[in-house]
Amino acid sequence: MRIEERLRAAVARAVGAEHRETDPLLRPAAQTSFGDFQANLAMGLAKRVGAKPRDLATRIVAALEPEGLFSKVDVAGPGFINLTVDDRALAEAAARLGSDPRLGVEPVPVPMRVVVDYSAPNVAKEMLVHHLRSTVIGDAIARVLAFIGHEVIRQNHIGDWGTQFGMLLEYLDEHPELRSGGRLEIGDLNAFYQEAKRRFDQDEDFARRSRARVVELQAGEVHSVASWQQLVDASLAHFEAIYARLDVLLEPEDIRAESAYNDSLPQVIDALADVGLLEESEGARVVYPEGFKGKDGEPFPVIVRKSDGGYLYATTDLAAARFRVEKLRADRVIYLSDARQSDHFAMVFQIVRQAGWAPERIRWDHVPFGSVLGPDRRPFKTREGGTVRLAEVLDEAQHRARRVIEEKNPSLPAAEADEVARAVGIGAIKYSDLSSDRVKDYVFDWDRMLSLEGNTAPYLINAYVRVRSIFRKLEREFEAPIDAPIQITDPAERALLLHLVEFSRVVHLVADTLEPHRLCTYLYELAARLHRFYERCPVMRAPEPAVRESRLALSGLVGRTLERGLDLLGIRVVSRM
RNA sequence: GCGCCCGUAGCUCAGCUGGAUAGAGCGCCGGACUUCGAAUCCGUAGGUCGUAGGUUCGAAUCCUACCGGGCGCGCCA
Repeated sequence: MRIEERLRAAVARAVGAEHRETDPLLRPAAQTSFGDFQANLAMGLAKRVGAKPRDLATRIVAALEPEGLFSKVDVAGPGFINLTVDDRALAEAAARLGSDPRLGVEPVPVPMRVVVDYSAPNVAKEMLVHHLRSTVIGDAIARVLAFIGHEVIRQNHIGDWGTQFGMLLEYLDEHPELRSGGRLEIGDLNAFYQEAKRRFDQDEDFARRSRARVVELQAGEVHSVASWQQLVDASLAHFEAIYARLDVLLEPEDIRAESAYNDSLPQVIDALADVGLLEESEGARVVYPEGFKGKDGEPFPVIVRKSDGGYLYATTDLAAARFRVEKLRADRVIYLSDARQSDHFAMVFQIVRQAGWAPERIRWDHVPFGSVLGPDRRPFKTREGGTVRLAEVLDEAQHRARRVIEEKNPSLPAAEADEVARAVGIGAIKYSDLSSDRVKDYVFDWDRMLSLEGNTAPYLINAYVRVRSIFRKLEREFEAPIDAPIQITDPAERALLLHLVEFSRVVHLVADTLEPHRLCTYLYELAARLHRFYERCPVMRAPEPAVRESRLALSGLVGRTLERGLDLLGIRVVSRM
């Protein structure tokens, strides 16, 4: 559908070519009685060109060429332009989508090189349920940006360095029995971290040795580095296993851990000194980013080097920022992390700007998200009050999905049921994380996320399965596009088509806002319209072959859109369930 | 104390960057199956959009102040 182009052309003719780039603010109509779409630009533009909104809307409509696209155009209220699309144009637009592997989603005119920093679990800690958010949301954003043509560079900024390793290495030395054959088991490491932490908190001498140990490690002392490497290796194997289960795109080569920046940390300090930003405070090297105030209204210091000479995560983030600009040649850098780190990233970005380390055109985005809460609206914990292991959550998701599937379709062979349980269970977890506004805390609820009703992965996958089922019954190839003209015989078909042609706009909207839940809402509405369509428009029992082919083509298009949409969210489909 | 985020139906959430009469799902109540998978659909009821001002043709959306909740504030990450 070239509706926007028509509107822009009309605006240019009505008020001058310089307004061609004005966003027509084209949206689906607020009510079906108004038409199919509405353009809301006249009210805003009127002010800028000194016209009355309704007059301007009328002029734009007069300049609009409706041929072959609109069956009805009118002005309503203060200056809404209501558009009704011609049935034939709509059908032809859908047919074009059907033969387009990109489903109408056009690549961006100017591709950018975008670094997406996400997941970032910590070495020597098992992945926990809250790591899910960064991983799942980041992966979806990376997929969407890549799909619309950007060059995406994924970066997994794993926490493999820092003060806590002194304590871990000390504890490891105290307990050589934790190593079997020179290897460590990650299952042990979870408790191992807790124990080490307890020692550190309770034993001052242990704490002192731990701090000294960090310095040793950072100085490259051989024994410490070897122990550290064991911790890292054991952890990486665990992360890889989780990523594989989650169908996350992250690969080992996307890992650029904190330690990768070790050698450049002194350069960060030097570079800060070079631009005159480095200052001293109580023995530490600090930077005072503009616009940040501390408790007494004083400038707020970001410590980049401790009084003992050690570096902190702000230093590492600054080094990573420089690396992404200089070596990765990023046009845009996106950080997926907890909303609680908003201040930290705001300060890091500000320092990068003040230091002049990045051209102004580079965009820096912190994409924050809220916490995972239990049903009691408190941070999600086990019944015993402990942290929730991600691996256990995934196990339970699959078990629960398996039970639902067995109940609904006992005839499914066991092996296939397992595969379906995996797709549905993992999909449900990911979808529940993606489907609401990411900045809000979200309530983790098994029954809701695995429900076959409502805005859930099972509901969407089921809609897809229904499409596949019809293709199977008719012994038609789902992958091969049905090359039949689309006929509109019912309002439900029309409603479905109008939604299908919106796919491209929604995908781009997600890329602009970095809010995957908008795609979820779209897909949910698509599935709902599909079900309404099936209710009223039988495919196999269609009145005549041409109508049947039309409906089959439409079904296939919806199926492919669901599949693609879910893929952009990192969620698998199955053909039967 | 300062700063950031969030308050929308009983519950869980949308509301497309300021548009028309605020929408879903669950739950409640009532309908539709010799099914293309009812794993679905249709309908009823349910709202001072936290409160009060302001901005304007128009505010759930922007601004200000308050109220509630969450989080963050110098050598952890």
